[in-house]
Amino acid sequence: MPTEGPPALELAVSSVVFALRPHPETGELTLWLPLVRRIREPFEGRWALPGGPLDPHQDLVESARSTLQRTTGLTPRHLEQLYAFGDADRSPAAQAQTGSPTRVVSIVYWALVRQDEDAAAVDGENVEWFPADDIAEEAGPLAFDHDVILAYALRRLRAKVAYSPIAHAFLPERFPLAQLRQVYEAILNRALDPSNFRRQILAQGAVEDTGERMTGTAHRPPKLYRSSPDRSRYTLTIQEN
Amino acid sequence: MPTEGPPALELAVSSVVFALRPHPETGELTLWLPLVRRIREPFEGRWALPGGPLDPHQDLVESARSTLQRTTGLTPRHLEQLYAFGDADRSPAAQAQTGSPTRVVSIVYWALVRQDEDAAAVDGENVEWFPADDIAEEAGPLAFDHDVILAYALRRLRAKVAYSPIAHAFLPERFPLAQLRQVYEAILNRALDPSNFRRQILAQGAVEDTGERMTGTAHRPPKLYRSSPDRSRYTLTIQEN
DNA sequence: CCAAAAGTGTTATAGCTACACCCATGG
DNA sequence: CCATGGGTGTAGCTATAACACTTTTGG
Repeated sequence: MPTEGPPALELAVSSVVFALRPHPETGELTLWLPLVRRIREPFEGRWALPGGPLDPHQDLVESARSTLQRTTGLTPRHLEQLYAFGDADRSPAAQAQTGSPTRVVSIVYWALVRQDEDAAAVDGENVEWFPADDIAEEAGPLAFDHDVILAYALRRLRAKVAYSPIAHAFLPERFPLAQLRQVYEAILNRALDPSNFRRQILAQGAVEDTGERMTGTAHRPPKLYRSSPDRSRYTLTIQEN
Repeated sequence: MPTEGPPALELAVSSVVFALRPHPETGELTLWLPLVRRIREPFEGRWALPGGPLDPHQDLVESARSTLQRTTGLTPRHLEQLYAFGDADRSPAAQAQTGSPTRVVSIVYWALVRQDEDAAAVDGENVEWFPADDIAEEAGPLAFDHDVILAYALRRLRAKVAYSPIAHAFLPERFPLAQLRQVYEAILNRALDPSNFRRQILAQGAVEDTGERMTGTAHRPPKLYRSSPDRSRYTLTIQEN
């Protein structure tokens, strides 16, 4: 039975962490993210985005960073604020379960994990990674409104890739262009023409030739590029089909 | 002298409200926004964005809406979350002045006021509107980090105009294309070619012909358009000069 | 030498810029 | 009938989509 009076106001910071890994079935590169199993009410046993209450001494982004370090062992370079979710009725189950009405405002960040950083990922006790597009089947409905948050994050990522060089954030310092194309293909879930992709990226000045080549590949060794600094806004025309 | 222990955590909602009005000197249409003069410490006497503490029973957007209604008399249709500002050292002056360390996290919305809504604007006791680009000279440094927030809001507005039909939010139900162009020109601070602008907008399907014409103008009466529904993403190529 | 990926060239098309030009109205 | 803003047409240019083609490696 809920008590009257002003509900407690809590501020939490959560993160949607995207990494690129091969899909277990198709083998295609695809988006994965880590979820944390809740070990108490509300939503005990359900999967949730990694996060926690805001330490009043910490910056928002620091809070996201330390939670990620704790849960996944990762410290992603790319960490960006996504949205603040804070409707008054956001967590009705919380009220039902605890009996005390608690108003939770979550500030959500999204992180992009570089392929070379991803090697450091360790799965904690109640932490597991899932392919982003299989969450519904494999991780059931998520806790709180995290399904909505995840859908929003995916939509933003797919939109932003067209007018910002964020895709580069998935790659190490130096990389062949084919890998950058694979990142785009994984995010957009669509094949891109290799030759036209190359031309567009080079025309944007989004990357610089390092002069080096990747060794040890089958077939012709590709040139290695590095992403250009300060190129904060560009346009990629994404073909419709 | 600051006390030790966990600082209090406060959650505030503020808004950057943009309306288009003629510039007092040049007469050109330009961006204006309302500021509120602070009547107590910290930053007493300085201008600040309209806002206030979050009522735990209210949704975030409702909080923004009711503050705007109270201060400006407006209820803008377009109200969108901008960013959450919440660094731990965001309001150092607050700590110095009050002696008690208070951590304030502000969730900032931005609003776009339709020209026909703008008529309802009333200036309150400590509320005044300023041309956005003259804030620095006319309203001194703003309270808290509101200068930073305002600069961010302006940057976002100018960028977003290129890939989203938000400019329409400044106009009433039906409008001639020349007015839409003037909105773009005011936001971007740059003249656009009328004939090419028309073609681009029509090619995007961003507007529909209503079949009506505006009456009572000098010269040829322009067609009236209405903005198309569900056209959430489009591309305008903005000429460089 | 063959397969496969890296990388270049080419053609048709679409969209954009710049600007000439016609249209319709109030004065 | 003129000035002015509304609106259309068009030539030159640039970028893109589609795909043929050459290069370079490992096996």
